[in-house]
Amino acid sequence: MLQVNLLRENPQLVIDRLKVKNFRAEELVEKILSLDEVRRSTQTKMDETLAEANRIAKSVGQMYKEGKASEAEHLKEQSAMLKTKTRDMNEDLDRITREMNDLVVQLPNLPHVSVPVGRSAEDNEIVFSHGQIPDVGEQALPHWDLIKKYNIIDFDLGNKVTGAGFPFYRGKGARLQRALINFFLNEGISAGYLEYQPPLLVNEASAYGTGQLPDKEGQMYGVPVDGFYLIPTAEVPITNIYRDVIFREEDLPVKNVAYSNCFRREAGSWGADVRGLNRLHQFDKVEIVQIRKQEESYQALEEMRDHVSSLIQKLELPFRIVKLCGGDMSFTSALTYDFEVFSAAQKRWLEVSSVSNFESFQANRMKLRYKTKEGKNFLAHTLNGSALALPRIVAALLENNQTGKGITIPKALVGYTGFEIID
RNA sequence: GGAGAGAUGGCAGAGUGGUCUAUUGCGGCGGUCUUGAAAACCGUUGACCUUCACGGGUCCGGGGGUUCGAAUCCCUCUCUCUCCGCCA
Repeated sequence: MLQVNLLRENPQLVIDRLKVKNFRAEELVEKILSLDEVRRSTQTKMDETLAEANRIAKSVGQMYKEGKASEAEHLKEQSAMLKTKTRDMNEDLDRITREMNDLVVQLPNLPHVSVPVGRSAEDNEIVFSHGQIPDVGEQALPHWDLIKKYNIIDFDLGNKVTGAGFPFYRGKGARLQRALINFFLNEGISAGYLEYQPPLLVNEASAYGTGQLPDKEGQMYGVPVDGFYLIPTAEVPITNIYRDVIFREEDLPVKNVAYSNCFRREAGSWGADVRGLNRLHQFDKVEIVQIRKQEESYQALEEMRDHVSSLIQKLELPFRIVKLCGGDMSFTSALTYDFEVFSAAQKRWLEVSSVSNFESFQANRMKLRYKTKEGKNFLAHTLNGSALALPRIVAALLENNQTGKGITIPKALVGYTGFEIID
């Protein structure tokens, strides 16, 4: 969430920047500011009343000690009156704060100044591309046929045991999964990230912390009996490690890498987008997370972008990087790069990673801060990205590397798979 | 699942109704001494809201209550630990 201070100091900036995300903030900002004013004056009045009540209580104690109990009586009455008054004030304050908060969380994060204006994915800016689109010929099969041909991923079995979108990986398919996970984790570790293995279920507070709740509840699987949610990404448990944490300046940056299963209900998805491995309810992903000082976060974003690029290059897949336009960005992001690999048989670009700087938007909600040597606290900047999500990488590897003899494994991965071809 | 104990500042750990403005130690920071460091000694030490400022207020796991006054008493929830049981 945005800081109310910013709204107070520069409401016009907020309104102008949010136009880039096609968000009309005027009315909301105005309401918030007027509630904020009421909140502050109520707070001041309540503080004064409490201070008075505290003074009286102290002198009552003094009188008892001096044996002047009778004189204390009328003071007791007075204090009791003040007490009822503050109780009402406190209720008002709670209500106003809650109302204000409900409005503040409706404001998206401000996009970075470099974010292109636009409505949809068509307006995204291609900032980098690499690799040749392979000619796999007219006989090329899409991955959902290849997995059957080589019997490496079984959707029907998943349907039987669980349901749609929960496939079984089998034989070389399972080994390829395991190899990719290890490859991504090791590359992350080499780049200075600390590996974590997080819980796959989180409590409600954590789901709020990263913004899945309250509005994206329908996208998560839940375990209502225990009040848990299955994580849609490792970002949730990993980022929540740092909820309510104040770092010492010298303990930053934090760089974490984590593999996890991800569970997404994907309610409302349909069509060619969801065919085969393109969209699953359970999938595997390696996630990188950074926590940075404010002035370093954009440099960190570029670092992460380079890291993800190097992964895809080592897998020898043709890819491009797009900078998302205002209309295509997520609610919480200030700047996002999407990575898309080309799927030769489907003849389309598949999103395999999304790397974002959230600046202080998540940190403000989570109260994640760092203390400078001078003793001042600042909100940290948080960043995360997939490095990488497996299913679409697997789809692209299968489709792009199909040959008459089988599917070849890129060199960088052979050490991990233990085989060079799926046949 | 059964029984018991507990939750206090970065950490350890006192405090059972009124100078708590939370004792003390460790750690951190600053200083004295030293060529430098260690030791010793001295000082200092959290978060949040509000105020131009002085200041005021809130916070002892969360919520509620009793009282003029609550870290302290009562209710409730959550979590942790120990022992037993079960178990990869």
